[in-house]
Amino acid sequence: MNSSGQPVYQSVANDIKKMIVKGEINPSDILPSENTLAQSYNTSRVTIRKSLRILEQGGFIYSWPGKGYFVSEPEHDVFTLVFNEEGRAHDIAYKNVTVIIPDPEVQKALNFTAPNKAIKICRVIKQDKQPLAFDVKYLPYDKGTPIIETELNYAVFPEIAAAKSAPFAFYTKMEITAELPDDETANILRCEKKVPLLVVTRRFIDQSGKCIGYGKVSMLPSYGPLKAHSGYHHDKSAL
Amino acid sequence: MNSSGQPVYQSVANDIKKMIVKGEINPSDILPSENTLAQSYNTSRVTIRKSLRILEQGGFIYSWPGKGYFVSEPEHDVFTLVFNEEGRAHDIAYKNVTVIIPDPEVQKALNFTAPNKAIKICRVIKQDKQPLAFDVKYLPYDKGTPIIETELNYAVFPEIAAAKSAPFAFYTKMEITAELPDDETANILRCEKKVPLLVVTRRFIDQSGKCIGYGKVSMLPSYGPLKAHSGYHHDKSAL
DNA sequence: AAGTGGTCTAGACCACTGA
DNA sequence: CAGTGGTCTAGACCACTTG
Repeated sequence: MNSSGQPVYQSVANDIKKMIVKGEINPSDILPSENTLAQSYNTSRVTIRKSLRILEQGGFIYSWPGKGYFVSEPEHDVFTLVFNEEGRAHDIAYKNVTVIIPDPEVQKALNFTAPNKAIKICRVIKQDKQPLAFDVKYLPYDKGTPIIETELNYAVFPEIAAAKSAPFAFYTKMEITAELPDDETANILRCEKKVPLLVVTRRFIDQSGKCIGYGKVSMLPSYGPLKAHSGYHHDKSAL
Repeated sequence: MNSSGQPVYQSVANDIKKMIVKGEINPSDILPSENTLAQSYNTSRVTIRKSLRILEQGGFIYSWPGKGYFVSEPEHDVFTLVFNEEGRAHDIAYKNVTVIIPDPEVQKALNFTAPNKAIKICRVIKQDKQPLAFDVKYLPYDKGTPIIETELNYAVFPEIAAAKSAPFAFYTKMEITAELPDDETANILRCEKKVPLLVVTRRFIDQSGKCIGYGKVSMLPSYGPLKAHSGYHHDKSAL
């Protein structure tokens, strides 16, 4: 710890970050060596390395063994987006849960080689009794791992999928499109067929590459936009 | 280094990660202590800490000082999305670059307190001579920092914004919506007014909180979906 | 050969949690 | 009070880059 109550490695990292954010050092500029910094800040090389590691993780610098540390080019095109159905704490009403043989598009998504049964879960997301979004999910129907309907009342997709394997054992691919509603969707969302919907399609994928879940959320304009952010949102305190 | 050619801290991290991904240890389970792990793996505490730091950064575990390390709940609702205009290397044609007083919506986005001039940059993204997307950008017009039109021919938004401040000194907020085209957009994209467009709005925001750029990309269905991914996409080799 | 970052060790002291 | 993680030090050896 130093006088300001924060660890030495943190204040060193903030120091250097400040210079980068203010533009005092710029992409492709080289930083002083670890040993030089250790002397300047009157600390050990290990502590300086910890500071530099923080800046590296943050995307501000990179190291080139044998040469030194350099300021990175900023990445302004990588965004972080948070998406889940409960995000806005709406009322969620189940439409129905059925076991069906899905249409070819869904069969393909679920990697069915032959026509097979799937669990189809339909939900309507509402606010003030107005429908906001329509949510359909499909899971392969395995007799081995039964899913009880009452479980579904509060379960969301990741949790359902997790019940079928370890919770860290899958990842999700998302696609976002703009679409017009089909008859069923227009009917459920009580909207006209010319209303543009924001559609999020998700595939839950196993470590072995198998698709263990497929879902589609169709959102009315009243649902609001999907929000994402990118880049370097620093604490003002640190600057 | 150990026999497998990878650093000790890395193979320890992989070992533990394997157990988490396979579900052998599960969320809220406690890990052995640093000292115990150091003895088990016949290495130092510093090396074990490095392994655990990797798993912590990856979202697999968290530490609770005084108690120990625990397996995290997986986050399956945080997505990473890459978006830039050049993403698919289409032809990009400039429509025009003008200095205008923008309409109120844009003025508000740019935090104009009084009507002020802005640079408006319109572009059409094409493929095989077919328009795919229409791109409008606004930048506050400062006499102090002139922007030469030829620069715009290959500049993208972040670079333009970076010219007005240090490259790391801003972040981006994005909103994704589905909209129907207005007359101008329908005309430029040569589409009917009932075609649903995927619209990405971006605000480039200064460290001081000021909006230094505002842009809107309207994409036809033929542009394809926006793609994002989430979660724990491990190297198969590590498992 | 001198300097760089990458890996690793064997200590030390601290604040905190829990029996 | 013993055990935990958090911080920090002063070394060591390695592979790599540069002159």
